Amino acid sequence: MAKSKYESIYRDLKERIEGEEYEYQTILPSENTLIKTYDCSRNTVRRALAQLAEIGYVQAINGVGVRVVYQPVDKASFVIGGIETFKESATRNKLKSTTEVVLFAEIVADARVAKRSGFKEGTELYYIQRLRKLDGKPCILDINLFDKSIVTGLTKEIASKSIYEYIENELNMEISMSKRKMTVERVTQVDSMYLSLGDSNCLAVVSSQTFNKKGLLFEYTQSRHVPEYFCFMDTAVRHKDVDLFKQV
Amino acid sequence: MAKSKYESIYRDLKERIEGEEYEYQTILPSENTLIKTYDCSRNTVRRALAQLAEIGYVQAINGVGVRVVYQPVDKASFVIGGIETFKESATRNKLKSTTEVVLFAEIVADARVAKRSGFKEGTELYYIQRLRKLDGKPCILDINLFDKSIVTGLTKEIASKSIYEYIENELNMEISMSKRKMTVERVTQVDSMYLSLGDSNCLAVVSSQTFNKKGLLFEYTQSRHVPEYFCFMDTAVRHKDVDLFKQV
DNA sequence: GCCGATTTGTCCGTATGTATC
DNA sequence: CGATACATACGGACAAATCGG
Repeated sequence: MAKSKYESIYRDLKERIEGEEYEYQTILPSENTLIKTYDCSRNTVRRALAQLAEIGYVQAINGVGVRVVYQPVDKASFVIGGIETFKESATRNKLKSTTEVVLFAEIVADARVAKRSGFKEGTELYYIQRLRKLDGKPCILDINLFDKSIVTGLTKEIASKSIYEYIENELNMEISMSKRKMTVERVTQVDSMYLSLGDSNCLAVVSSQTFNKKGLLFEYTQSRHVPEYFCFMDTAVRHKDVDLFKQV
Repeated sequence: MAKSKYESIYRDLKERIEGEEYEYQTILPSENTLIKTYDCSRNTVRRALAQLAEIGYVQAINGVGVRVVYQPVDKASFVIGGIETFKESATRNKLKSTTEVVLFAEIVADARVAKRSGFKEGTELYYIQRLRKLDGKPCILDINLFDKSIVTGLTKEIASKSIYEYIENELNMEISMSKRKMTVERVTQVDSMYLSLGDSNCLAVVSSQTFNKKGLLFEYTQSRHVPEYFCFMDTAVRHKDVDLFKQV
């Protein structure tokens, strides 16, 4: 499963931390110990540890050791990860999820679309709107744009199942990076037509651009979430961007 | 300024990318070239490149090179970075920002607070509520909890200026990691008392835990944002968590 | 289709610096 | 002061992917 050594060490440590074999606030075995345990070089261990630090599981303290800062969900009501995808939250809440394609079209990017999505003007695109339901309740309205020349042969049929499965398994394209923007916006007429909003007049909007392994933009998506089903987690580390912590 | 070699290389490349000396979708000079340019080892260059990849500036392609994926703000209306802090958005929009302390108290964490914040039950805390205004318009309600035994000697006076400046410059404590959770919640009575919400009945809520360099939790904060002034940016990379991309 | 050059990916060993106790 | 632990940096080796001839 694990392609690389550092990845298997990463996975092993991650599991042990999640299983609380290494508990919150305790110090992991030293790098030198881990080197012997996994029979590898210092760099390899450090790389695994660096990745654990990135996802907010551990924190290295100079001259002391590597401290576990992962907290199990129930204890502090904090979960680690990115956006909870539709499927994830569905399985976590043991709900049945369905997808309904409400619009499937082909368009050409004009200036307005280009500016918004990042595609070049004139690019041929698939334009798809999908409604995501949990236990029959419409929770997310997804608006997708796919580059027709990269994501070829898309159909309404595929869109109703899983576009990403199609991209990865059928087209054999690897996904590598995604830029996201989160805002809170007022509901539009289209929103209230499809989503069960109760009396909330706002929703959480996630706009994202996704790049493939060749660094080419192939997707722009706007997901409009009903507030009560939206939750986003993140861990920020100092070096990423110093200004992050410069709250007044 | 830059403590380490890889950091200065990182900063240099970052500036050049931002200045579009290296343009969107072009390939950076190869690692071997950069090694000669910066007179350093391959690992050092690679480390700088890895950090640029983390913030969504570049993307390495095996057998090809390192492609620039940074897009200047005006071109695609995407900004890179973390949460725009109060001060940042203020300066960016050329608005005058002020902070008003509406509550300053000392409490002891009971079971409810402990579960919510991650502090141990019985921990002595500062409990602060602050209102952030832009050009006189109240935009954010901040609710802070600080561990009294770590962040010592806090006063209302300090809270009205900058608590982080106090922590870093006076207490000489270094901040290193922060876990955040974003949700959209219905406005409460307290919210509508302080914030100018218009007719929106929801707001963006960012809950965060912050750890110092010793891996100790010293702050829990809930920031309640008026929708129109809230925007969060993020870039996700494949290895971080595979499930991120498994959208159905 | 193959080969070789280029480029990134993984891994190792070692040396030196810095912080903690 | 010395032992321990993480941080930075160097140099080398081989693998995997890509591209052009």
